[in-house]
Amino acid sequence: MTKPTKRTRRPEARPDEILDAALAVFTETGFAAARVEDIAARAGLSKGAIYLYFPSKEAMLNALVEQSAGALAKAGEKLVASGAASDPEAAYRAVLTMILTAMANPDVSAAPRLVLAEAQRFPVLAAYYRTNVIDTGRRTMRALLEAGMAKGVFRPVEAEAAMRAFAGPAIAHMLLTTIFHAPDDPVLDPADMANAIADIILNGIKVQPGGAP
Amino acid sequence: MTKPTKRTRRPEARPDEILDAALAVFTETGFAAARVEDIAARAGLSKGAIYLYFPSKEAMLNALVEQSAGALAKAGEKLVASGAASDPEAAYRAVLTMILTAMANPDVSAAPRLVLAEAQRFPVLAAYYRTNVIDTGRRTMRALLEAGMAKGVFRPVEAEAAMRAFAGPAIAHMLLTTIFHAPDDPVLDPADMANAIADIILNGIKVQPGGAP
DNA sequence: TGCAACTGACTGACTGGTCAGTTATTAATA
DNA sequence: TATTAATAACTGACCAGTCAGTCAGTTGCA
Repeated sequence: MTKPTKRTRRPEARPDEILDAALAVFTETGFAAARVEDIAARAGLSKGAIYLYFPSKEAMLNALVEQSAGALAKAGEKLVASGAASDPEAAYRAVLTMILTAMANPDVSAAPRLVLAEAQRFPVLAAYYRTNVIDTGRRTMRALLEAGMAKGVFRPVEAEAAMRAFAGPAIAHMLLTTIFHAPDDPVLDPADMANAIADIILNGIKVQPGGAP
Repeated sequence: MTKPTKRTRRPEARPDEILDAALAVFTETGFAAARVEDIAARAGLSKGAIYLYFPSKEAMLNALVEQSAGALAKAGEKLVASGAASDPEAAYRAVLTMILTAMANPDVSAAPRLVLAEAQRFPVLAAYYRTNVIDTGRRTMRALLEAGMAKGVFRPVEAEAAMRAFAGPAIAHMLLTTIFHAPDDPVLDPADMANAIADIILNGIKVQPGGAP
């Protein structure tokens, strides 16, 4: 029954609240232009209190990226495990649908977008994301491809190109629906989009000699 | 024989020199953290001189984006015109090869990367890029698709999904080779990569019932 | 041709404001 | 009462933008 008065103590919850606020401010203004005081205000604290939990502004950025990378890596690993081998085609559709649906939520896409924006300026951060997220994604896709080829449902295609063909459309969709989205253009259903993209990636755009599958 | 002494006057060349320097500094450090003094130093000028050519730091960013968007839009329009109708498949391969080859040059990819990083903070800039670059790209691809379908070489696919499938892999490649590139992983030939990606997008990953084309 | 008067590109010191991080102090809890 | 969470005022560094002054190069006059 801790009615949250202004000064209720709950230091356990603070770091996460601060990180939530930091993510919001960082994605809105970018890291360099973000003011610690704004992060504090959004977390319902004073600026000084922030420094009880994080030694610096940059430490918040690091914590944020580690958190996001950890979550994404875990989600990726889970997807590899869950029956990719039994039906690779369905697995690809499922992965794509999950990614597009998740990215349709700005709160979920915020951290990856932040990394995208700040990677140039913080190479350590880019490297961290690379080893923990991108390489995991690469392994996931390679596993998916090899399972499909082993079952004889996938053609033998070049792995690096396949990776770009798999992940690229999802990135393009994310960019189009978040940072380059015009207020008046229609919001597309992520599941529909995922299926339409999967149709193209799996079946190609050219008319096949054998006719429609 | 104008040996460029320190004070040789050539005000016509200045704005472009300043923009070159600004692009370099902006992409290295991001707009907010970029120091006008650093831009000036790189352009071989003092800080004050910058303000003879641009009213503010932000004006340099705007000029830079307009320049880049103009160049990309022009390149896009040219590609639409040049025989996409006669052989849509070859046209797609050519466009993809051109984009990947161009983006392999960090000087060319710098401006788009800058826009990607700063779009959130400067919505006006994002909107400008959208109407001038993205919408041009969208038209190009739609023309390509329709030409292919009219000739009976392309299947009727959903246009928005096709756009993401066309452009996405190129974006993914750009991100992987520039901001997420590890120093020790191999540099791939952009033309090879473009062909491998085009193979997947055009023919798909699934084994087709009719056998190999 | 020589030189004085002039121009305007350029400099660098300065100002005003912002903001990351610190610290002295206060409020709440055990 | 002791301890700890939190505040708010403060400090020092940093930097965008300004401006009075400098000087390379040009023009016009003798």
